[in-house]
Formats: sequence, structure tokens, C-alpha cells
Amino acid sequence: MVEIPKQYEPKDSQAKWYPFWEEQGYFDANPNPEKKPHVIMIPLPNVTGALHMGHALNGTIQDLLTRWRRMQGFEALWMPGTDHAGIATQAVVERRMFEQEGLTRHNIGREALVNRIWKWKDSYEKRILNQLKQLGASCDWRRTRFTLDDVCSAAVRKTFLKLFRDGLIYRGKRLVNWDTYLQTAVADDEVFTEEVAGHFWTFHYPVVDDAGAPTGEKLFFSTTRPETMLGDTAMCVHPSDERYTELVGKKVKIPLNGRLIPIIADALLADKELGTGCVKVTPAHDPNDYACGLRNQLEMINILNADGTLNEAGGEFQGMDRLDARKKIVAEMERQGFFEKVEERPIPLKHSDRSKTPIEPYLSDQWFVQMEELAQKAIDAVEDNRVRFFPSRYTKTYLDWLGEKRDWCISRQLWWGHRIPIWYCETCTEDDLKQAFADRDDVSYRRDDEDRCWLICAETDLDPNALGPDHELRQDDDVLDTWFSSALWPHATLGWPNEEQNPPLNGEPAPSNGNNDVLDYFYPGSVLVTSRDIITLWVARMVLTGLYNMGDIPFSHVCIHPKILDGFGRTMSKSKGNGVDPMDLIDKYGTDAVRFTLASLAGETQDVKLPVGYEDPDTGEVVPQMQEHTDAKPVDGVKPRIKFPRSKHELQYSSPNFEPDEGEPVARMVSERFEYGRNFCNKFWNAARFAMLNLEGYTPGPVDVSSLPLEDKWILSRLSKVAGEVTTCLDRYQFDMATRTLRDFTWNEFCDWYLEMIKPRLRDEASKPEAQRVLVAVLDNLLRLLCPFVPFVTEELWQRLGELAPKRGLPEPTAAEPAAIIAQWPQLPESWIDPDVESRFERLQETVVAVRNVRAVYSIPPGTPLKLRMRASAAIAGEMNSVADQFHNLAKTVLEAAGADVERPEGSASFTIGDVDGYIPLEGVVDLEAELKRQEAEEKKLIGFVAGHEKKLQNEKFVSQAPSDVVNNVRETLANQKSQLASVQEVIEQLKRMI
RNA sequence: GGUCCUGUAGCUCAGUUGGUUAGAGCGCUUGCUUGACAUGCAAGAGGUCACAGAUUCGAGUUCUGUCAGGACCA
Repeated sequence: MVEIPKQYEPKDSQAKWYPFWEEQGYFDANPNPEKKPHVIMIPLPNVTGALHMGHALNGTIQDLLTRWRRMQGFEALWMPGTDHAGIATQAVVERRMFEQEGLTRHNIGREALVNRIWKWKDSYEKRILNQLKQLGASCDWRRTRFTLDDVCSAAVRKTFLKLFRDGLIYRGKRLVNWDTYLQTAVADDEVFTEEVAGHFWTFHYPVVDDAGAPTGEKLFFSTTRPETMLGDTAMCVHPSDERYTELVGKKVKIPLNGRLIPIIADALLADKELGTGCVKVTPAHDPNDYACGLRNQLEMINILNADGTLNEAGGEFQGMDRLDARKKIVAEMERQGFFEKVEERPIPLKHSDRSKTPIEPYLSDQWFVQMEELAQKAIDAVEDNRVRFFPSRYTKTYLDWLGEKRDWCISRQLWWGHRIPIWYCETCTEDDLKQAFADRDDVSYRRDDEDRCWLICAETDLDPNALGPDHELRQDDDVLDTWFSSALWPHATLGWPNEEQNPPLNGEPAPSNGNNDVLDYFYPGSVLVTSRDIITLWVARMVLTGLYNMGDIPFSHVCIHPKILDGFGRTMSKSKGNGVDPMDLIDKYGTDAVRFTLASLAGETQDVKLPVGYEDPDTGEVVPQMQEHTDAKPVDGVKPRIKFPRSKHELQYSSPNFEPDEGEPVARMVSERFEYGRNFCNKFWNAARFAMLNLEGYTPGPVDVSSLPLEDKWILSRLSKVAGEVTTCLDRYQFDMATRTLRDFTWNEFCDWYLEMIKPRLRDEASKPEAQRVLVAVLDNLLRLLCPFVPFVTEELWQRLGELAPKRGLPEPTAAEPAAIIAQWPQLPESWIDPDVESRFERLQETVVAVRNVRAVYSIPPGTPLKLRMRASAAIAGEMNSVADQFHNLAKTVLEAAGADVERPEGSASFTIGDVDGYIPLEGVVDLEAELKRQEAEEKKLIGFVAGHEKKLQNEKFVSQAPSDVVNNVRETLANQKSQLASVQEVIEQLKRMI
């Protein structure tokens, strides 16, 4: 006898099989001309913090696809790695440093800050990669990359130089979202709007003549930021606003600094209906005004320093913080008599996601990539279907965004990232440059647009003395937008631009024959798996750079999966503190359970709400998560606690906001939803356990499928169909449907019916060998089908089954593969699919259920045998007789008689299935009143049914216009129901006579 | 403001191209320590498919509008 635990123990299997797979090299993918490649590039998690359930879903899907394709015979590469995430990571480290040590980056300097961030990165990268391993990720870990490592950096440098040479990179002024706290520009998507209490002031400017003398007219306007008056360069009215027509072209005077500015008409900026219909224009400090400024060639006056204080344009207010200046300016305007009124109102104000401080629109020098041509090519690639989105509706998001062809601002005023490979020289001549760089094809230079200096772009760092001691060569201080390096991920990770050598493995140079085979073989990739919010930021840019650098798309499919929301419907994010650590759930339910549940939730339409609770490790008491738990943060180093009302415990709990103290008991997160997966794994474990406990004396041997009993033919028919369906689902990225199909088959068909039905044969020495062979073959295929979803439990069972039945399969047994992970994906004969067998089987199932129903309705103990008589056509009666043993096996019922002339015995319960009537004699047991009631309910249902169909058939238009097979179908159904109704009514009559 | 998604059983969600009177899991009711599994087995109750129109012989499914929730872009 074999020892198999009654419950599946996920931890044992996880600890055993992950190292086994790694040691066997099953995750490794190498160029192999014998096979087709299948490539997935991980959406590189950033090293700001640990992974949450959203990442777990993303990882589950990628691993599922990778494992499935590997089994299908592809050389399957899943490329792992992490992203340096410029601003996010720098902000986290800076904030921490300030909170804990009171230091700012300016205190410690660039090098020291960058060193600290590298340390942070090392620790989180390790944690993230470990989380992925816990999830069962079958990545080729030898190829792990980081966006700031040498391999990725080479790609960044090469790309930048290439763009520079092609004239696609330029430097220009742009109004950016300026974070005055971090002193950097932040992208639009790094900004959130929040209403704050503010003021709405109304002032007026005097209209003046050309000499600057007041004409007596006044223009009233309102603003929430009075300090921007210092940078006003126009007043604007609507062209059709008759109140002001006369004034357009004249000037007003800014009382604060005496500047005269024109009154202009601009229909896009001014709104007649709003306020006075008159607005001031500050092009350098407001996005709408900026656009207006460009349209009307207005002067742009920057009034701010990078730290948010006023610059020399502030005049007497220079050096003041903008908020202090605001008060002073209001007072000054009031003193001079230009103040009208003020009201308090909530103001929607943009804040930096990183520092949580209000951002200022700010005009600054930035580097841009020209998008016109690059974007068009990326649009073409999707429009001609070289790149396809699943679900397809996301195509629109992608095309709409790229269609705007807005130039890409790639500079960030940060220290953590790829430093912009541009050096400035103001003093040298072209000859100096020619002389210094004559022999270098990795350097390119040109004058800047305003002819102020030389811009020198180099693929490798330039020596500050490259131009000799007389010329200063100064590198740009800024770094590149993080997305610049992640855009190159699909080809950079494969070693591009090095075309002579394979990329390193485990950090060591890889064997090479003078060609980068890895790049040739694995590019372009197969599918990108991600969530919808980075379609524009990342997906579009990968396509764009792939086409630019490689001349080919990076992947042909983009699979967009749902987002995991918290119990309150909010996106999980690191900053909200509502992330659920997959490790908590894996610890509680097991990796397979988490994976299976997540896959079951991955549909095409809806995001997934995931309510969680905290569990007291002592008592098992669970308290549902409230919003306050996600918001809570340590105060003065004291960690928040959660109260458990029953046990009165107050415990620290699992949270992305803090690490619980050493040695404290921790209430970890749990979620009922994952019991779905856990229960399934356990069910399957036990089904396999049952099979293996019944393999005594198993011998492999050929099986004639056509001569097998009904239940065997049925399960093979279903298995073949299910295998096909699951394959189709995966082809279409329908993971929810795939898991449902597999669960239903495993639980409701294989376990509930098939295993029950073969029990007698397994106890009988004569029929046992064949029953074992079929059982083992079905189990074998089920293990294969489930393997990509639940790799640990299937590997565990595969290995165990391998001991008992190393050779197995239908119709001829063969030696099973040494591990489930590399077993071949099932492709079963279509000839096994037999609709006739399936419908005969369904009749049997329905009959058994009807008998069980009678047993339940009459509260007859499960052990008490029943008798069954069936009135049916000779053909059906014959069939029923041939499976008579199963009535006994499944319903403890003896089929006494079956035939056309069977009569209803008095005092029996009855049921009708199609054109078959069943009678269960229940002398003395049957409650006639109850049975009558039951039958009358059935009659009522049938009458409704029949009436509905009759009405339909009486409708001439239906009969004449609906397809004939639909009409015939209805006719057939109606006939059936009528005969059922007749049977039921007959029974009712009989019962009434007896009462 | 624009685009997109969602609204189906108490809860979380399925429902392919319109075609019997709508399904699953959890929860609920009843009965079971039946020899793989109580993380289980058997039987059941529970829905005017958000609302209003339109198209059609026929609408949960297509179209329009309304209400509600959400996401992204400006």
C-alpha cells in the first residue's frame, strides 16, 4: 500500500519541486533550431516596493502561458527582471532618509544618494524575485536583467545616440509639472488632483493708452494664484464678446511692476459666460495660458526658481516663497486700490504623486524625442495586425494615444537613472571636436538650437579633458525618463546592440560563436501580458523602439488582464497602502490555490474585487479589512494594531506601510476567495489519491477503446473535448473559462461520476486491469492539463504516479516523461468524442439524480435499498438494463423492470425524464398527499412550459421566418413536454383515486 | 469635456455569433463520520438579467436614451 496524506500539503510540494525544476534546468531557454520559440518579457516590476496581488495575477498568467507553451514543445522563454523606476524609487529613499535622519539629497550629494538607492534596490530586487519564485514562476533566472545594469545601459546609450544622429532628439522649453519639493519635473501620470480650501480673488488692471496713461477703463479678472500676475503677458477676452470689442488691441498696466501688456482676443482661452469674461494670461505658469501664448506669440516670463521662490522677475518680491509672496501681493494690490473682492472656495489643485506637494506649472529646458515618424510606424504595426490586443477593444486606447503624436519628454531632474549622455561645451570650435573625436564613431555633435554651445552625444562616457584643459566638457545633470529604458526591454534584455555576442548568463559572459544567436532566435517575442494602465506609457513605446532599433515589432500579442481592486473597489497601489501581499495568501492557501483562483478571475471584462480580512494566528478569528487599516501608519515608531472583538487580542498586522516588529504575533491577510482554489487542489489530490490507492497490480497494456464500458467511453469523450476546449481558451487568453472548464470536468464529471462508477470494476479482479489502464490514462491527461495552472500539486502527483505506473496511456501505453513540467500537452483523438455516448450517459445521470431526489424527498436513509421500474421504449429499456449495476452502485437501487409495458405500481413515487417514466414502489413509505403535491408542482411547471411553446408555434411569423431547425427543435421539445405532462397527469389521477 | 468598461441569485462573477422558462462558486436549508476527499457527499430553496424605449417571429445578448459605479485621456 502507498502512503498518501489525506490532505494536500502545499508547503511540502513547493519546497520540493521548485528547486528540482531549477536544478534540472527546465526553466532555461536557449536558441534551439529544432523548436519554435515562445517568448514572454516580464512587465518589469519596479524596485520601489514588494509585489502585490496585481503582480501575482500578472505573474500567474505569464507562468501559465510559459508552462503551457513549454509543454506544447516550444522553447519557452520567460525573461525576468526589474525596473529602476527613477522618480518613484528616488522619492521613497529620499523620504525615508529625511524621516529617519533629517537629511536631504542636497546634504549628502549625488554619489552618496545614488549609493543608498542601489542598496535599496538590491534589497527589494531580491525580495521581488523571491516573491516570483514563491509564485512558481518558471523564468529563465540566468537571464535576469535590471534596467540600470550594463546590458540595458548599453542599449540605452546606443538608442540615444542613434536618435540624436537621426535628428530625432532635441532640447526645448516646455511647461512641465514642477515638483518644487523634489525639484524635478513629473509626468502627467505622476500627478493627482485634489481639492483644497483656497481663495478666489478678483482684481482689475487699468486700461492705458500707448504712453501708459490710464484711460479710466478697468478690466476685471479673477485668479486663485495672484502671484502669477508678475508673469502676465496679456489680458484675454472672447472675440465675440461685445463688452470688450473696443478694447482689443489696447493695453493694460500691471500695477505691481508697471509692465504694459496687450489685450488680446482668443476664443479658446476666454469664456464669455464665465465671471467677467476676461482672463489674464500667464503663459509660463499655466497650461492653458501656455497654449494661448503659443497661438498669439506672447512673451513667456518665468517668475519662479526651481525651489518655488520668486526669481528676479519678481522684482521686490524676489526670493520670497510663492505662497508668502501671494499674501504680500494681494495686500499690495489692495493698497493700490486694484483689489475688488475675495471669496473662499475649494480649488482643484494638482499634486505630485511623489512628494504629495502642490505642483507648479513651470517652464524649463527638457529633452524630447520627436514622435511624428516613430509613432506612425507603431500605429501601422497595430493597424495592419502585426500587433494584436486581447481583448481587442484596447486597440483604441493605443491608437488614440499614439495618434496625438506628442513629442516625448525624456529628461527628468533626478539623480537615480540613466544620465543623459550629452556633454556641453561652450568654448570649443568644430575643429577641436573633429580633432578630439575623429576616430570615434560613437560620438556625435551639433550646435544647440539657439547656437549657445556644442551638444556632444556619446555612447560611452567622455573624459572631461577630452578636449584638452582649455575647454570645459560638462555632462547634462539630468537623467532619462524611466520609460526610455523600459521601452527597450524586449530587445535590450536579449543583448542588443551587441550583435556579436550572446548576452551574459548569471552575470558571466555566455558562450558565443561571433553572433548573438539569442537575439536572433528570441526576437521578436510572442506575447506581452500586462494591465491596461500602461498601454500608452509602456506598450506603445516598446513597439515604437522595437521598430526603430530592430526593424521589427517586439511581440505579436498583447494580453491585457484585469486589475485587482481592494474590497472597496480601489486599485491596489504601493502609495495607497492597500496592497495585499501574495505571500500571506500563499502561506495560508498554497501557491497552487492562489494561482488557480487568480486564473479563474482573469476574464475579459471586469476588474476583480478582492475583499480581505486579518486573521488572528492564535484563534483563527478573522476581522474584515476596513479602509482605516490600509491608511494607518506608525506614529512615533509605534505600529498600529487591529482589535479582535472575540478574543480581545490587539495585534500588529500585515501591511505594505510598515514591517511588524520582530517577535510580535502578526495578523496576516486572508481571503475566502482563495478557498476556491485550495478546495479544488485538495479535491484533485484526493481523486488522484483514490486512483493510486487502487493501482495494486497495475500492468500497462493496449486497450481497445471501442469495446470499453459506457462510463469509460463517456469519460474519454469528455476528456478529449475538454482538452480541446482548454487549448482553445488558452489560445484566446481566456483564463477564467479555461479554469472553469477544467474544474467542472475534474470535479463534476471525473470525481462525481466516473470515479464512483468504476469502483466496482476496481474491486473485481477480472475487470480491474483494464479499468486501471483507463483510469491511469485519464488521470495522466488531467495532470497534464492542470499542470500549467497548478504546477506543484500536479508535479507531486506526477512523480508519485510515475512510481506506480511509469508506462501508461491509451490506446498504447508509453513511458511517461520524467516530470510533469516537461510532459507533452494533450492532443487527444477526436474519434473519442461521441455525442451518442454522451447523451446516453446523460439519461443515466438524470435517472440516478431523480432516484436520489425521491430518496431525499421521502427522507429514506441512504442505506435503505430502493426498487426501480421504468416504462420506456425497448431500445432505451435495453440500455437501462445494460447499466443496471450502476443504479445499485450510485443510488442503492435495484432496477427491477424496464420495458414498454411496465405499469405504475400503486403506492410509488414517480418521475419523468423525457420519454421515460420511472416508478419507485414505496409501499407504506410514500405519503400520498406529499407525492400528489410534488406531482402537481411538476404539472404546473410543465403546463407553463407547454403553453409557452404552443404559443410560439401558433405564431405564423415564427414558423415561417425562423430557421427550420429552430422550429423543429421547438416542435420536438413540445412533443416531449406534452408526453411528460401526460405521464404526470396520469400519476396525479391515480394518486387522487387512492386518497 | 472625450473615450472605454461595468450594472445578472444575499455575496463574487460566467453567459461565444440573438433561439427551450438563465448558470457557477461562496453563503443559506435539509439529510449524511457511505471505504479518495467534512478543504467532503447527496438533495434543495433563491433571479421581472439597473430602468425606459427601439429593432426582431424571438432580446440577458443588438441599438438609443436615463440612472448608478469605475477607469483612462484632456
